[in-house]
Amino acid sequence: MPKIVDHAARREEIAEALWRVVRRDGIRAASVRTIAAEAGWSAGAVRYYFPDQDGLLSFAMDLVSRRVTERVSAIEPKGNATTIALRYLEEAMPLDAERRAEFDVWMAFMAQARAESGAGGLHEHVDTVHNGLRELCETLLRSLADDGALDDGLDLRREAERLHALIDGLSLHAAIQPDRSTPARVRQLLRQHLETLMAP
Amino acid sequence: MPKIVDHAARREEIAEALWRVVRRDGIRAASVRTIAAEAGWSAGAVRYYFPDQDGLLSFAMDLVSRRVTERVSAIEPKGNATTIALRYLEEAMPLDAERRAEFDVWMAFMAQARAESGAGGLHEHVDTVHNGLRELCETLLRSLADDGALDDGLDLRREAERLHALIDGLSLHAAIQPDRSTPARVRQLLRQHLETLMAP
DNA sequence: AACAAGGTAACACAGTTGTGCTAAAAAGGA
DNA sequence: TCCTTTTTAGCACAACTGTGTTACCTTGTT
Repeated sequence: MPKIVDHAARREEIAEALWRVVRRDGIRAASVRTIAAEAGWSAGAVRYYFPDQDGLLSFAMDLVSRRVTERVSAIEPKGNATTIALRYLEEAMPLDAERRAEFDVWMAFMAQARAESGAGGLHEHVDTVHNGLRELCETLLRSLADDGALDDGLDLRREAERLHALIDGLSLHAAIQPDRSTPARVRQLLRQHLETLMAP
Repeated sequence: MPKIVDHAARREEIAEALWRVVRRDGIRAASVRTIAAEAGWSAGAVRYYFPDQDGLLSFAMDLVSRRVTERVSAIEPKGNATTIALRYLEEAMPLDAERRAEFDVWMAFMAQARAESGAGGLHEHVDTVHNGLRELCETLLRSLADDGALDDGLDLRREAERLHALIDGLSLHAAIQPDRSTPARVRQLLRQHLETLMAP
């Protein structure tokens, strides 16, 4: 009977407006009215889809990680293990404008989540994503090891943690100084790090 | 003639109140009045030392990096090059409560700085600190190389970037998951990374 | 054509925001 | 003692905040 609107799509549209506001003016500017204006609707309309602001915030944060997960999941594991590993890891890093935007927003949420310690779900969400990336690193290294591509005697768990830290660090650098840490440079550093772990 | 108050110390005191607010409730809660209450003064008093909020924000951000720099500068380069390098790098990472607090605040500022691109001085400040840490990595590696401790044929510039990314990544992990990325664990990973670069 | 439910916009309200302004307090030199 | 300068507190104002409520529009089924 009602006017048919894709509820989920609308929510994502609003969340993306939030992203733009956060990216342009910082999370401090992310008020209901600002976001509504950015999305091109009234504040009332936004509040229909998100009864309160916290819900909007956490939905928008969730959307960031969902987008990344979708992209990573869409990767087809073809080619040799090294190529596959590089493709996966690169996909998780902000190497183009779209992903850089997502990363900026993610950073803002992460900083906010540090504050809401104890209560908020934001903090748990950061944890989940963080663990997910570490597990991806572990999985990739393990499959490299299974292929015999890795040097023997490597402590896989340790190398996964090191790789994970490197990925996060490179991502930060790519976001902060995209002119210096260009996609090509970052890719090169990542590849060379993996070569470091290879069997001679 | 006037009441004598250490102007600089007062400003730092207020900035530290800002830190506590940012850490407890996020940067969104960092209003003049909130900070004044946290510091135990009236809003008017705070505004005497910081005419506007932006000035307070950037001073507080600057104070974070100044504190880190002070600590790093206070390190006495005694012992062998490896020990020295580890001491320096560890000092830049959030391995105790005080530094973890600083890092949380720094993260919030960094996220905010991403937004104020173009105009704000915050962004340049992030750049400066970022470059400073990279140069520290370069310097430390070079002195290791001069000692003959490093493997020959290493691209020092590349290794400095890799080390820098690792430091930043490990710092993030230490802040996000202090239970998993304990100081001991982080130190161990850092040491093992350096050993990777050592001459056989 | 009428209806009922989903969707939209607008207003109200109390609280908070940044900042400008003013008056009082504090404190050491004259 | 008074006086000058720094320091502090408080008020005022317009703008903005999150959220509650209400009335209206839109739409597909009956």
